[in-house]
Order: sequence, then structure tokens, then C-alpha cells
Amino acid sequence: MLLSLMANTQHDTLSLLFAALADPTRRAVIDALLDGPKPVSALAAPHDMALPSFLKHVDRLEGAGVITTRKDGRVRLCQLHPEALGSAEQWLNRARDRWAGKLDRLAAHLDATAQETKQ
Amino acid sequence: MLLSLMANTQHDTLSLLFAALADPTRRAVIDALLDGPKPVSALAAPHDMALPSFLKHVDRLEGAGVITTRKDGRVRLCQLHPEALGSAEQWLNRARDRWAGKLDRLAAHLDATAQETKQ
DNA sequence: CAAAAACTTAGCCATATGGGTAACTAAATG
DNA sequence: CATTTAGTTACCCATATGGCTAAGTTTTTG
Repeated sequence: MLLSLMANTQHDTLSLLFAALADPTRRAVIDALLDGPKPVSALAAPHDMALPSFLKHVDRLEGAGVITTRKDGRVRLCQLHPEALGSAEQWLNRARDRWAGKLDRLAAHLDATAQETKQ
Repeated sequence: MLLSLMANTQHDTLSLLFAALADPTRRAVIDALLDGPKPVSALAAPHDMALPSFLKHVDRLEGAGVITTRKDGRVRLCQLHPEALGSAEQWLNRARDRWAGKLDRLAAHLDATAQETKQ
């Protein structure tokens, strides 16, 4: 362990996805793309920020698989891929289910205990 | 704009929440807490990592409102608050709904166009 | 073909993040 | 009461992140 082979910065898909969502600018971009594909400049317009800075956000969204981009002449068109959000939803749903299950088991247990107490 | 008043590191709730979820260790902690409250050390055990490092993750989860902690003697008990995950779910659901709506409108449009073509 | 438009590349900067050690405090325990 | 146990505090370190400017490149356009 003398050398840390640590190339560690959340490279798994879910982490990339949640990280992509953890920024208002990027969420706004996703929001904007829900209406359909748009060029980078159109997306950037509302975001008082230099283009290169904005581009990094686009790259992150692309890196997380949330969008793809293709070049059409000098314009780079961004297209949303909402399916990519699915793994985040799934993770949250599974958590919710497990929690509900826990509460159910708790209720069942309390029920059973109440029964025993009666007898 | 000479001075950047930029105290900017995603301080909004949603960003804090998504950021909290963007790390495997923290997601594992949430997972572990779905069974019920646990002390820090119990949570840390599976995570080959020094305690102080692990504590930072706990702090982040607490900062995002995902868990609360209380001290019981020398032990710090961590408790999950799954409701806190709701805003993330809501954001994703709203995105999904808007996307579905878009597809519906597209279908309607194609339908209408087909009708016109027939006449 | 000159100029504008739409990125791109390259580099800089401050702060945040994820990890670590060392040393300390406070509560249980033998 | 001496020792463990369970955190906690106070740093340090490398890399990532989010922003910037300056200087390209490649298409359009006038």
C-alpha cells in the first residue's frame, strides 16, 4: 500500500450520473433539452458564464451519458437521452422500496406482538 | 465584477442532495441505514478507510439532510431520513413527465398531419 | 475573400473533495 | 484508576471542479 493506485474519482456510472445532476447549470441544461435538441450556444445563452466554462458542463453531461452531441457544420447540437436518468431513478426507487418493506415488517411485528399480548 | 463574490459550491438543497448521492461510499451508508439506525463505527467497518475520512462522508450526508445523528454516550448514532431523497425523485419524475408530454405532443402532431394528408 | 459566428484548445486560478496521520477528549470497562 | 473504545480535531496532500482569458480553428456570410 506504499503506492496508492488511487485513480479514484467516482468513475462508476451512477456516481457520474448523480454528480452530473449535482449542479444547477447542468440541471437547467437538461431541462432546456427536454424540449428537443439545441446547439451549445442556445443552451449557453441564459447562463452568464464564458463559453469554455459552459462547455465543461456540456462535457460532463455527455460523460455521464445524459446527452450526446454531434457536429453540424460549425454548430454542435446537443440531444438529451432521458433513459440515462433511469439508473438514478432506479437507485432511489429501490431505496424507497426497501424502506417501505422495513416499515411493513415493523408493522407486522407490532401486530404479532399485539396478538400475543391479547392471549 | 473585479471581485468575485463567488461563494459558489452548489449550496442549494437539490445540488447538495445529488452530490451526496454521487459517491459509492455514501450510497452504501444510505443502504446500510435502510435497516435502521447504526453507530458511525458500525457503518464505517466495511469501508477500508480511516475513521476521520469516513466521518466526512457522514457529515456530507447530514449536510444534505439525508441522515441525522445524535450522540448516545460515546457513540454517535446515525439515522436515515428517506423523505429527504424525495426532492431528487421529484426532479427526476418531473423530467420524465415533461419528456413523456413532449412525446405525446409529437404523436398528436404526427396524427394531425396524417389526417390532413388523407383529406 | 474578409469578417463574423460558433466553437475549441490551452492554460491559469481558487476552492472543494476525498483520502491520510497524529494527537486529543470523553465514556465505558476490567 | 488504568485502559479501551468511539469519536473528534487539527492538520496535510493530491486531484477534481468550476470559473476565467487568450488565442486558435472551422464554417458561414456579406
